[in-house]
Amino acid sequence: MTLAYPFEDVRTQIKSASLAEVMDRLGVRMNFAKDEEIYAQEEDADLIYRVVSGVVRTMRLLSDGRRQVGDFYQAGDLFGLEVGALHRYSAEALCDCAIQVVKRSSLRAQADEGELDRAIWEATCRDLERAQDHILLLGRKTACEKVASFLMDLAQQGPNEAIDLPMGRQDIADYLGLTIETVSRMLTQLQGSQVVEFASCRQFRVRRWDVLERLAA
Amino acid sequence: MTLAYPFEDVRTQIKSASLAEVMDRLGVRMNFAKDEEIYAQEEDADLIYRVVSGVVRTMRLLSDGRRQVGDFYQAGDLFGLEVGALHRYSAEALCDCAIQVVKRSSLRAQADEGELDRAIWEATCRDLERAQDHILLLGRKTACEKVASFLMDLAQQGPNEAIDLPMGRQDIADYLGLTIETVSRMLTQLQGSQVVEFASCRQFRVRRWDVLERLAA
DNA sequence: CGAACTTTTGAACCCCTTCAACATCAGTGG
DNA sequence: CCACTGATGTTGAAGGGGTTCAAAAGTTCG
Repeated sequence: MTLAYPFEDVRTQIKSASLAEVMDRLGVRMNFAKDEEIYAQEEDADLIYRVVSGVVRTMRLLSDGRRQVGDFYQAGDLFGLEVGALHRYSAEALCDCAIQVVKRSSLRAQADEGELDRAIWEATCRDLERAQDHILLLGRKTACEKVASFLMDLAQQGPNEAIDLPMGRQDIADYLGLTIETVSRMLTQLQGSQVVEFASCRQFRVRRWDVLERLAA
Repeated sequence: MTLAYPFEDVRTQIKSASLAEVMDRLGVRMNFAKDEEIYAQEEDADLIYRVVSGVVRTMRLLSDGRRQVGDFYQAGDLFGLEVGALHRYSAEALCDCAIQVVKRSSLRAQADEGELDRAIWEATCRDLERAQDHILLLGRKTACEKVASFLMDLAQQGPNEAIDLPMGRQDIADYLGLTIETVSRMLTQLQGSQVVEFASCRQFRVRRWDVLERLAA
């Protein structure tokens, strides 16, 4: 919680630097165990969250238990920026997580107003763009295309890297609107056709980026 | 900001009414015929649009022609506020439309900055919230639940009103991630079970709001 | 009215789900 | 080290919800 910067540096960075630093200064670091709830659906939304380490999923439940995962948030991502007063999705730690949490009001009082607004705006826009892609995927893609799109999204870093899958099959299925069995079958199929290669069920490499891209539609 | 002086109130009201006025003053009113394109996917996004009359749909195409409708915009709604430089969805007139169009930059120069930002923010938030509902619908609802949800969304005004369906079956299907045949079958089924009643294929009334709500899951 | 289009209805098919069994892996304790 | 156990992932077979294809019925508009 203590800043290691010389006094002068701190002052200049408060004005110009990223929201992350202000959040570090004003907020609280909280640790969440795997599957622990960070906030609930319909809960008041007056906090802002930033992933420090780990991965977070947002999700929504239908009354009979059907689950839809909204998105996954990785280190550095802001989440929980609902517009209305209430959270429309709940958020859970996908694995053990460290989350920086800060009250929106205290941020607004202390941070550079423009900087804060811009960061929230950018995070909201990112959410919207991803939601729009997600809608196309859920509405009009086949199971194979969904899985291929999902792997591409994870592997954006490049085709030759080994990519870790932080989430299990159930989370993937609930993100793609499929069952775990279908996800598993599609992964097996993609591996069988030499498009991707799984070292374990939580790590893969893309072998044929062009084919994967075509399959993702 | 919650001062109760009459003078203060008047001023804020003028401000909050002004975006539409400024758009009217600075922008151009354009008429679009049914199915005419308002802007294209991947097109530059430096304009802001407001529906004056008619209904607009945003949509995205997959390379093989599969279509996903993002949302419908009615009179008064702002649309086309993509965050990035390019439109991620195209927009088309669902029926003959009058649209007020204005350059973002000229708006920013002449309008109250805060007012403009707030209006864009609210419209973007509305888009995001609707997108999140849409994701749950597409990912985890059955055909019947999708159609029931769609009718409820249209009929929010109240159960006893006669509701006009501005869009055809194809647009409904492409919004719900179904085929026109399935949409038609579900509508027939809902009417058969006395939940809704269609005067024509473009107008209906809700007979059993409670049942419709339950069916929408 | 008649032509083009939209919507509804019917029947066969298929993609994905469901249900079930098996495999794999991590953690635990003997 | 291995047996045990529970969680997670894979594979197989059968079933069903939605699609596809085809045709009839309804609607719009010249």
